[in-house]
This record gives sequence, C-alpha cells and structure tokens, in this order.
Amino acid sequence: MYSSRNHRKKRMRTKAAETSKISERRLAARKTAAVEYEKRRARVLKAAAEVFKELGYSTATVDDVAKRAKIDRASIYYYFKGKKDLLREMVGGATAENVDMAEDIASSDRSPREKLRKLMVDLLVSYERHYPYLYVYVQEDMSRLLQDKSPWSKRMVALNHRFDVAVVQIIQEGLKSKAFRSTGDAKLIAAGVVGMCNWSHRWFEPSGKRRAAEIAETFADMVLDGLCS
Amino acid sequence: MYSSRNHRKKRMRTKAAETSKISERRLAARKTAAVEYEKRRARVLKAAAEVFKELGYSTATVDDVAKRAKIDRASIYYYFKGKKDLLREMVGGATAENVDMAEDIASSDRSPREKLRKLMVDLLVSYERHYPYLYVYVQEDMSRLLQDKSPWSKRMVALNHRFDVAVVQIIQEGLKSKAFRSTGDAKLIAAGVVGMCNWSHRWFEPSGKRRAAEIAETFADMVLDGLCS
DNA sequence: AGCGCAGTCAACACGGCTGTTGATTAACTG
DNA sequence: CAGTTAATCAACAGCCGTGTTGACTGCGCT
Repeated sequence: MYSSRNHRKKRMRTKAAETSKISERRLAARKTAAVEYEKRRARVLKAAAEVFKELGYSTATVDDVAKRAKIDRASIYYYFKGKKDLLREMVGGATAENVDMAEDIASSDRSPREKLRKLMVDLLVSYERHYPYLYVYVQEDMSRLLQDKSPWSKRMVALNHRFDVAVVQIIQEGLKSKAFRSTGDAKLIAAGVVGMCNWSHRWFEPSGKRRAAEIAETFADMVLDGLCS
Repeated sequence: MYSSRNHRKKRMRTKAAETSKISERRLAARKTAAVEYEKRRARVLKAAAEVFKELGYSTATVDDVAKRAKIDRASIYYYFKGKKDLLREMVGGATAENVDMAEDIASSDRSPREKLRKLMVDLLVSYERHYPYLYVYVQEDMSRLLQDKSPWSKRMVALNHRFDVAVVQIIQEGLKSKAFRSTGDAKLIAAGVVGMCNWSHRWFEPSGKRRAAEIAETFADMVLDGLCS
C-alpha cells in the first residue's frame, strides 16, 4: 500500500560490493540525503508532539501539525502513514526506556527508600528530556486506546502494566521490611506517587526555573519523610 | 434562536393568580410533567458524563450519548443546546461548590495540618459524590478551554485559579508557621498534592472496595507524616 | 541535454459529525 | 370528539478532517 513511499528503507540498503570512487560519492550523497530526510522527519514529529500536547491528540488536526512544521499538509503523508503513526513514533521509544528503567530500579539492591526516590527522579527527568513527547502519552488515556485492538495498543498497555507492577513492587518491599508504614495498600500508594509525577504534564515546562530533578527531590522528600517531619 | 425549545422556562413560569380547582389540577399536571422532564434531562446528562469520561469530550459524539441514554440523537437537541451545553451543565455546578469548599477550609481556624487533610478528603469525596461529572472536568485540560474565549470558559478558568490559590495559601501558612517543612516552595507542594488527588480520575471507581474518604486519608497520612515516619 | 528521483503541492473523494426542520405520535383537556 | 402541547424521529444540509492522487519542481548524475 505504502510501498512507493518507503524511501527510507530503500536508502538504508547499502551495497557493500561497490567500492569505486564514483559509487562512494553516490553513497555519500545518499547518506547526506538520508540525514536531511531524517532531520525533516524529526522536525515534523517535534511539531506534532507540541501540537498534540497543546490541543490534545483528538482535537489537533494534521493541518495544525503541518502549519506548526511550516510544511504542506500532504507532505506529512509523505513522511508518515497518518495521524496515528505520528503518535506512535513519538511515544513508542521513550516509553519502553522508562519501563526498563523502573524494572531496573525495582530489582536493584538499593533500599526501598532510595528506590522510590530514584524512580521519581528518573521519571520526571525522563519527562523533561523527552519533552513534550512523553507528556503526549501521559495525557492520552490508555483505557481509551484499549478500544483499539491494534498490536501497538496492546503493546502499550502491556508496557504500562509492567511499569505499574515495578512501582508496586518497590512499595510492597518497603512495607514488608517495615521501611515504609501506611494505612493503605501498596497499589494505592503507588497510585498516589505516580499520580503526583504524572500530573506534572499540566504544569511542568522545561524552560521554567525549576529542573525536573529538583522537583522530583522535593516530591520524594514529601512522600518519604512527610511535611510534618 | 432556540426560543421554540424553551419549554422548561415556559413551564417554570407559575401563575399564582389562578387558584380554581381546574387550574390547580393543571398546575399539578404541569409540575409532574416538569418533574418527568427534569428526570429525562438528568438521565441524558448522566449518560453524557459517562460517555465523555470514557471516550473523552472531543472523541465522544452526540450519537454515542444518545445510544447510551437510549434516546434519539435529535431528541438531545430538544433538551440541550448542543454538545458544549452538555459539558457545561455537568461541570458547572459542582465545580463552584468545590472552590467554595477549598476557600472555606483555607480561611477556617484549623491547623495547617488539619486543613490540608480536610481539603484532600473533601476533594476526593466530592469526586466520588459527583461521579463521573467532575472527572470529566478534571480530564479536560483547562489550558485547552482557554482557546475558547466564551464567558463560560473565563469563569471556569477563574474558578480553577481560585481553587489553586486556596491550596497554596494553606501550604504557605504551614510553611510559615513551621508546621510544614520542605525544600520546595508552596506552589510546588500544592501541585504535588492536587496532582495526587486529580490523577484518581484514571483509576478511581465508586463501586470499588475503597471509599474516597479512606483513600484520601491514606494520601494525607503519606503527605503529612511520610512513608518512613 | 536528458534521465531519474526526492520532495512538494493543489485538488479531490469520502466519511463522519453536528445541528435543524417539519412531520408525526401520544397524552392530556374541555 | 376536537384542540393543544410535549416529545420523538426521519431526513437533510453543511462542514470539517483525513488520506490519496497525479502533476510539478529542483537537483544531481551521466
């Protein structure tokens, strides 16, 4: 269906056999062309992330993205399959990273206290580093994506679940070892901690005076030691 | 424009002069009719709230609402001006209540500690009581409604701001009196506390085993005394 | 000069959603 | 029965957003 548009794949197929000067120059030309291609593609993706974050995925139109990227709307369909594809690409990579991060922390040999602190810091720093890509994902409700039975949606839901499990695990360990004390169960506490971090999508700006790491430390202090310590 | 549809207003105009038996009967008939009208209207509104919460305001269609309410789509336009009107009605009243609540707490003579706890409990209980009406509001980002310059939007943004101010005030009082201790400033802490509560729109269900009040108490304990107390 | 190809852009088809209207039904009233 | 009125419903108009197509441009290569 989109075979005529897969320039990227075509370009990536390097021919190792040809080593003459001419073909080297060709290869170089193709490589720089490919780099340009990727640059423009990334620019469009960045524009899309901004627009999606500001307007919300369903409200934003492909034309909004085009205007932001200063490109013709139809050209976007040259770089991406469509609106959904835009969302998937911006969200996919970074999310998987975050899940790995959470699981690594959970299975590390730190104390529960330090695990939870590190989780919060790393999470917010990740939101900052990938701004605004990851916030688009945070903003869009997973339970809504569940309607869509596509493999991508399933994968995203699975990743989401693994993340939650890792957080709950950290809390549970803390409760069991009496490092943490609470009237609620681990899931509830996890919901509170994660919610505190995720709600930052409504107010955090990377250009603001506070770095994500500072914010996360303040939150961690609050959760771990309490305001009335 | 909609004059031919304002049955409700027409009905509400009671004629105190007529007191004969016949007119009394008429009045009674109209009253029960009006009650029925309000009931059906409320049913539609409830359906709309459910659909908006599940699908998101912009994704949901008026037809989705109609199907949920088991009514013809066009009939919805008999009861409401349109999709926006649906949103406004479900969100308007309860929000104002919440702001009053927050301001009352802030200006009461409790300790900062008890103010913050009560705020969290009352907020979550309100979300539970008005479920799912208020979560629709929490879900929809205010900064997006800002685009729309309607008086309603302005009022909502103003209410939102008053709420935030009240919360910050409580925290500030706590910090000043040394009842609270934190590395961050009042706004940041407020963002954390409010975020923790608001994120509940993603997972809280009134039919679940935990009441909102319990949840809020757990959260308050965590924030005030810390997990490592 | 002539070929090929990445990339752009105007124009179109299509579908879905909103809001309206006018006819129609059902229930009540005298 | 005839008149009135709330409420429903089928059908329609218009708009907006998506995705596609085919022609066009500009550039590098031979």
